[in-house]
Amino acid sequence: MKLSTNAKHELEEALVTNGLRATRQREHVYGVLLTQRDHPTADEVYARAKQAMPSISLATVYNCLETLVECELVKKLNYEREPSRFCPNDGEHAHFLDEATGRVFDIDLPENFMREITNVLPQGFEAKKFKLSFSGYAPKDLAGDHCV
Amino acid sequence: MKLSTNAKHELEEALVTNGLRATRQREHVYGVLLTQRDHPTADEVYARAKQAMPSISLATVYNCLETLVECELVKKLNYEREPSRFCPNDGEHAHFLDEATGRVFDIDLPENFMREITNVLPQGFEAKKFKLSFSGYAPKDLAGDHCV
DNA sequence: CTAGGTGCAAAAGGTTTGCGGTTAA
DNA sequence: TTAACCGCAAACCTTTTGCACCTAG
Repeated sequence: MKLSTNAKHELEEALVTNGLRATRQREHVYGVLLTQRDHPTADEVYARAKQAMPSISLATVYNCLETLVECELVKKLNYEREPSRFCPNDGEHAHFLDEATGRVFDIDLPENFMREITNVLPQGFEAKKFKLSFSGYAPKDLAGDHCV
Repeated sequence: MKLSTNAKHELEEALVTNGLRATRQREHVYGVLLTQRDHPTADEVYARAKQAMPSISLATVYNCLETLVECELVKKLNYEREPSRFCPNDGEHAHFLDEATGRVFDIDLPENFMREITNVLPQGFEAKKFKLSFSGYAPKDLAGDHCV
């Protein structure tokens, strides 16, 4: 869960930029997300965070996650109304939900994908964000670490 | 809220196909969705449904909506964890959330869009469905009935 | 007749919040 | 020093469920 010096600086900078403080809990929660990139739910983050910081509370985990999302260091994924899942923000990508296992995979998108995809919008619509997700069946023999 | 004979037959057929019964409530809820295509939440559907059928309950509205979704006559939209919204299923389309007004617009997609978009998937991923949504600013002078 | 549907109220489940005590700057 | 943050428990809000009654086939 230990943050690399790089990641730590990135976090501190992002927090300061947003007028927020660097705290042990925020750093630790961010570390949890960077360590195992399998789109954990808040509950799962809580369970992992408690291992090295037993006193952290679920509410604090929720608060930290929300803070990280606001700083755009973390993305919050929603599939239907299932519990939200969180992943470090590595730029633009789509998601693929494997209906067989429930795992979520990141799908890299080509350069300029946003510019191209917004071509489907009628004139006058100004998109700031888009979300693209798929569901179906993923290859069965995919290694766990593809589940980024 | 009165269903056209066409829509009524479509509904009955879809229900029978799924081994379900045609009931006044299901018919009425479907009528509500067809009458005003502005992506209402379950609560809003409930409020509209009660006007002509005061005895209907919120639980029944939820049940009917779920049934209609199962029959693929209706689509359920989720934006973040806000209340789900419902619209008649007019085939493949994306959605655009206007951040200024909260309204949701349907975006028509070109022929074969699904085939093209699934090209971004690595080999071995078999997509059954996709979801595409945008958020940003819609044209301000858009008529209400574009809010399909 | 009877399996399935409805209505009510209560529960579930993820997330947020109020508050008293703590901590980073 | 003090505004921001944490931990706890209770509240919130959408959605689901158990159960008794009803109704379509």
